[in-house]
Amino acid sequence: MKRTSRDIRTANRYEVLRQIIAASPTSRQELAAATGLSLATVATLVGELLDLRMITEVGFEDSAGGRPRGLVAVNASGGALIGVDIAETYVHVELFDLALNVLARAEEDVHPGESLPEQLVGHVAAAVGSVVTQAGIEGARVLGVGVSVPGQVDRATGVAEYAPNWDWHDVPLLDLLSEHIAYPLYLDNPLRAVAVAELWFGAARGRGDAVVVTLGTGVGAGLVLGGGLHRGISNSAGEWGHNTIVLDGRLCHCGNHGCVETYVGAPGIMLNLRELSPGSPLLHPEDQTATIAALARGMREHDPVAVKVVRDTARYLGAGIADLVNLFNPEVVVLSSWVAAALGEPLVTEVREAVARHALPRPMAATEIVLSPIPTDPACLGAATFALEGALQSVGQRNAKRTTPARSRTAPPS
Amino acid sequence: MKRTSRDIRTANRYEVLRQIIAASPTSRQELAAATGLSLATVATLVGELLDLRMITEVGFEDSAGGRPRGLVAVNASGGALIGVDIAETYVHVELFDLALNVLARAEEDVHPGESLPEQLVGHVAAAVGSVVTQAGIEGARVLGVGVSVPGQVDRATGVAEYAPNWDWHDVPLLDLLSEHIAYPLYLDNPLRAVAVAELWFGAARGRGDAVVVTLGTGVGAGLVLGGGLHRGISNSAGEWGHNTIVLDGRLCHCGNHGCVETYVGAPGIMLNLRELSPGSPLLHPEDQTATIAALARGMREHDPVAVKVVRDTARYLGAGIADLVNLFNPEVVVLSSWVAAALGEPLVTEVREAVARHALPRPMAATEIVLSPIPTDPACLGAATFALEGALQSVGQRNAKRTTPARSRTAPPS
DNA sequence: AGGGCTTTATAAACCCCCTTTCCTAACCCC
DNA sequence: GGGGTTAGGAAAGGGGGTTTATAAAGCCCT
Repeated sequence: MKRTSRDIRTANRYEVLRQIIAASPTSRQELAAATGLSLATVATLVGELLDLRMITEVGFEDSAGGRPRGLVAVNASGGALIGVDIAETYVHVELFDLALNVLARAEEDVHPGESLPEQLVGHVAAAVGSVVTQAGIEGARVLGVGVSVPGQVDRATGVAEYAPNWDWHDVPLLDLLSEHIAYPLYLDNPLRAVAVAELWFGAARGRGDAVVVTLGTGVGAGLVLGGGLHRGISNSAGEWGHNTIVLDGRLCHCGNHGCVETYVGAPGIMLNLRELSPGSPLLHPEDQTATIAALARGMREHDPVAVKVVRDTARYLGAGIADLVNLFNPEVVVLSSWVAAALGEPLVTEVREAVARHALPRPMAATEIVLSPIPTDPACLGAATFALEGALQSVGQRNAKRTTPARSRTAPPS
Repeated sequence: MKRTSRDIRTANRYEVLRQIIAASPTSRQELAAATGLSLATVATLVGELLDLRMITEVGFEDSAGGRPRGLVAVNASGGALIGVDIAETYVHVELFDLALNVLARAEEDVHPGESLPEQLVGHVAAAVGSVVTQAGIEGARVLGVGVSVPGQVDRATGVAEYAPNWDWHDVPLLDLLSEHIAYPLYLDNPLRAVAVAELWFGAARGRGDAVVVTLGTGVGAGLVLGGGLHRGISNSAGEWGHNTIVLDGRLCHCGNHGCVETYVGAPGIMLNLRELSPGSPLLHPEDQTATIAALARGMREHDPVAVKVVRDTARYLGAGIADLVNLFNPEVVVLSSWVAAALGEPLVTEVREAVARHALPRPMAATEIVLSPIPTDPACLGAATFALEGALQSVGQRNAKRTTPARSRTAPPS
């Protein structure tokens, strides 16, 4: 609510680091041009990041006759970030270097019936241990662990307020995890993780207003407003999956009818397929991933059933996204998460047409609809990004007195 | 996009003035407590507003044994603001003092067929002239004129990009108006005018995130995010009226089917009534205001038809608002504009129940749904508020050098 | 009535953040 | 090895906010 000049600094710090990660190596000049900040401010922020060992100087670039530009790049080995994506059937953990390359992966299956928080925590702890070992990273260099868990989450207290999958109510997840994991922990839900991933590294980067539509088993719409994630009063903004798209439509597990999720979430798409062609060989009951992959393959091979199912799905999606375009008038709508990645550009093309049919022409003309360029699990990446944000947040805090002497890179006192 | 520390100042200036208008007279102490700013900052801002003659010192308040608190109040006669609400069938103009009391009103009927910009401009100019004369205000004291016109608007250039009522395309409305009106002009659309009115003087005041649902002939949802109005990339955010609420539902004049507006806008409500009871005496064909008033009266008298129509309307509205609650997780949803005012608290009660049925329980629990407390035409008030914001905006600009000597209220140089 | 206490208001000093300006370092070319 | 040119850093300056000190204005009590 209350904005202070320090928030500006934090936002600028984020922006500079984002830019460096995106275009590494780069020069201070380029950063200033890209961020709109003055050279001096960029130099200060770059200095901070150098002190933190998050970036390093990596040589020089010729300039047309003058002093060469110093280049900085992400110091990939300057730290590691861990992203944890807890879902209904699996726990997916990835360890990233600071350039956000994946150094190690681990996946644990969550069997039906394993719904106790302790069981999930066990899986997470095991997988986190595994990636750290695999990567051969000293623990001290892990800057933090971001955890994405479905449902409503209080990120300040680290409590999973409500997770429908396992009927959790107010589970102090972060406290439980901290008994097994010594690194700083950050909690949020996949919806906002994906949105943050797109904001930092994906199609929403550098855009003022964006809507990140997550298409996975669940469905959501992360709201990027003014270059930051909109969280709402109780950190549950973006819960688009349970908006009504068809009055008195399909029954949703939330108890309502006609939710977006029941038509364009992975189970909803399977239902679209089953309704169209009940015995289709594309359908792999009980296996969302296989079915979506089969649809994607079918679409490439111009299988009429697959094409029709995707088109129908895109129609529902288009109607829903048109509402978002009217409401927010965003610069870009990003389709992200695994279903969007699997169905790819053909889906986006259909969606564009469907949105254009429903949305008002003027706002529509100002909005791009694009596929996420993120190649890996965006929820993991986003969770790791929470950890990165966390590590950057505490930079400016009251250490000016201490950094000033420590920053004497010029000459040690000897 | 780019935020600077001056934006903080502007926001604080707004906040302090809002607070003074809301609780006039008040003391610097109260203002500091209410805004969360320090006494010193409040004193500076109050000083600025005193210099602008927007507020005055109005005596003292006893304190328990110490120096009495100086009281400041809006200097109602320190200036006048004019709000213009252009609608399909009328032009409504109100002149406000700085306490936002209405000093004069004028209304011009717009006859069907009068669709040329010049004709509308004529009406506006006449009405503005009329209110200035009625109020007996010297022209110099008019701080500005806010104009609300339906459709898409470019507020920077003052162009009405698209107005469906009259089939306007890129009409340079502000240029046309400035030939007749010498005061500073501000243009936007009714949706955002109503939202700003609620933000400054209504139920959204002091709330971080709010959704202002405008229920009139048209329908919209102004988005107040982080204490400011969200405009989107092309200033058309909040166009909720043409979101699809019933797939393949009623035909809307926008060409789509099942738009929110066709069910909960005034014509939509009339249609709800006609479908339920085609020959109802409540129905005044061709007269929206009379029909809505009749429904309100019928509801008070427990007329079963009226009750049923309002309940049906509330159901549609509730389903739509539930989507907004899920998406934004706002602190408050405000029902505003004339239809909401006419149907009043009974409508809100029904809406609350309907929203609760559709929205997710957690976000819903954090959100209040309330009726606007604004007694007059909120579009006029909001338009005038644009003028007020405009007058405040230019304060900080480069006049520090000049105000400092001018601020020597202590002793004139003589 | 005058000293002491309390409370308010203003002034001064300080911190933070960003920008502008100036200067030096580093490189190219002649 | 000097210009010319460009990069980077240090210092100054302007805007904003807060904290601390001081002056002002009242009450209360002796």
